[in-house]
Amino acid sequence: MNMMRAGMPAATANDVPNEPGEELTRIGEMAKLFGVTLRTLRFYEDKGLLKPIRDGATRLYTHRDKARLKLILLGRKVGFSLRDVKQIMDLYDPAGSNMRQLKVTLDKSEKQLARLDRQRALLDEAIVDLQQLVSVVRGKLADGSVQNAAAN
Amino acid sequence: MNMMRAGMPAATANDVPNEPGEELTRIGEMAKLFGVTLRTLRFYEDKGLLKPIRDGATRLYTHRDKARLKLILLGRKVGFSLRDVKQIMDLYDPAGSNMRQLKVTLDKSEKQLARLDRQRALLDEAIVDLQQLVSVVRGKLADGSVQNAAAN
DNA sequence: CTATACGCTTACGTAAACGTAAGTGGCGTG
DNA sequence: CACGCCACTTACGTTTACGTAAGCGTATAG
Repeated sequence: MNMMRAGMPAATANDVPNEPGEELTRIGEMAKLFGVTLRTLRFYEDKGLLKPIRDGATRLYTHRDKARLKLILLGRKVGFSLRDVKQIMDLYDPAGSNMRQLKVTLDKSEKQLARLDRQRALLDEAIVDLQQLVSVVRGKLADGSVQNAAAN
Repeated sequence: MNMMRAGMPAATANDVPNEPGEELTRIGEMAKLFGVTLRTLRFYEDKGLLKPIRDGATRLYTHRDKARLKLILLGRKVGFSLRDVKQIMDLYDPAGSNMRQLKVTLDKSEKQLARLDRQRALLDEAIVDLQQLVSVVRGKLADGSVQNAAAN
């Protein structure tokens, strides 16, 4: 049952002008492919990060959208805000060498890298502190389980 | 100028019943001592984490409040939410061995430690990815500065 | 008396990234 | 035709930890 729904991406009867060889992907497929929710994809679009074409109201994601989404997800992974990602993407120019984009990317990346390093330092500190706390608490628990209401 | 304001904690004429030897600290002092803002102290109070005594409307922090604040800040440092910190503090019983509190603390700490470990793994991954990105971008920049509009 | 400094309260604003509810529509199937 | 599934839109809700503004009282220095 229900066998003509998955796997066959947009081979149905639509008359959207489409370049040959372009595989259009619908939102459900996209979500599965990239492990995000539909909400997320619509949200990214709302934020101007994605601009899928439409078949009526239905979103159809092109190869480019997939590339963009990959970048978005990479950006998020390394801790960029969506705003940063957008700013970088907006600088993309199909013509030209994109020097500006590259420079901005490099700048943001280096700053973010510095932030991440600081974060890691803090994180390591936190871990040490917590481990210490754990051992202290374990000690107290060991005491208390035998002896009750000792020092105040 | 302005010499009777700092350093001498609450030796002014107030008739608040006070245990001998207790040093009362006002909010400004507290903020400086712990490196937090007044807003933060009031916020913590609002959340039930601190309960300074009052001289009229003025907050006076006791030794205990300082101890509690230390705990709060430690908790925050290791990534506990204020809610967690409160939950733990609320379990404190001046009498008794506080077994319950200790158990909860231990439990939360271990879970948090696990979270931090995961975070560190992700963070390290992110750092590697970013470093890679940086080098790639540097490469492209080096190209582009000589050769313009190459591959699309 | 007046200018500061310090403190108080109430309450809306902020940031990020979606979650979730509510109501609607198109398409293919039994 | 009713059903289920997929998709759409609008829009308010969530979370955390405060920031910040507005307006007002109190105490001290000059």
